[in-house]
Amino acid sequence: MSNTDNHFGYLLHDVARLLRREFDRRIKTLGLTRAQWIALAALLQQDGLTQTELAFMLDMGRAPLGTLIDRLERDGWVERKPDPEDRRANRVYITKKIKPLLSKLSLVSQEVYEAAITELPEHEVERVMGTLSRIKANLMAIDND
Amino acid sequence: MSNTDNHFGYLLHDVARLLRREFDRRIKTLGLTRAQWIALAALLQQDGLTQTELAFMLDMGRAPLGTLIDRLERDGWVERKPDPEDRRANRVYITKKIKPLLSKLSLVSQEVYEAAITELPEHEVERVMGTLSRIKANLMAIDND
DNA sequence: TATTAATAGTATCTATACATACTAATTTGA
DNA sequence: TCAAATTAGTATGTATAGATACTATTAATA
Repeated sequence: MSNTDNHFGYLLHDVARLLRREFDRRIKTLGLTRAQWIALAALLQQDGLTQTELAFMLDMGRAPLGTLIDRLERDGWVERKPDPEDRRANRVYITKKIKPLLSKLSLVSQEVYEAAITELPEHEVERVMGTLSRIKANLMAIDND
Repeated sequence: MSNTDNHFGYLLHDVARLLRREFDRRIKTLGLTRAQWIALAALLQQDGLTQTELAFMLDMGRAPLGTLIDRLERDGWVERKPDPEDRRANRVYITKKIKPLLSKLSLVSQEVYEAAITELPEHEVERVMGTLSRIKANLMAIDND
């Protein structure tokens, strides 16, 4: 790419990918994936969401979320229950299976995070997060056009 | 996620995903995808790489690169030619098909980049890139253990 | 109220990405 | 030199993400 400006996108993409890959590798033995964990984490905060609500929270399509939930349900991490008030809707409930893994997952993300920011001062990371938040807001604004 | 530290990973992941999605949407009509474009961009800089060399440059596995090249070849963006000195190897050559799209692709990434950094001072973006570069180096170091 | 809109979820197709195993070819090294 | 290790690429299976179309159900409205 001869265009200097794109270095930003490339770099961001690379770092996100490396973080993702490292996290995936470390939790692989736990029997769930990062995407599954992200969905479960949302349910830990608010259980019993409909699939559409969850898809919205995770900013993804209903179709890919559906298959994600298929696998989560198949492996016993969540359970679908029909919404009593709307026969079109499922509500998704987390099971107890995740309980014993919470501390491990927390540890892994802590470790990956710390490995990533090795030798970087805390305030620098915070500054980056501030900037990234603004960029995220910009991009989400486009999204709604 | 109750763990504060992970906000960094989430945020980074979100921004990368939003950038990716926006870029994908804008180039969709051009008939190629972002991943394909990234591979082509590498070949524009150095044509005639073997698949393994290209996979290394793109930091991806040989298998997924193989299928990426399958599609690129199917759609006429590249051509595989056997390496005359190593009968195991293919060398991948870019065709002329991409030529008329180069300016358009360049424009799109410029636009997405500018939309992303709207209202952010240039030096702030540069600072973020500096920090991200160091994080990338940290993560790549882990990778080689 | 009857028809039309919109919504929830799924099915289907395409494109990635990763891991593992396999074939063919090349290099090493005993 | 010949067997063992390595390398190039592919095959296969799994997981994910997006787009689009379809069914069932609910909501809106003429």
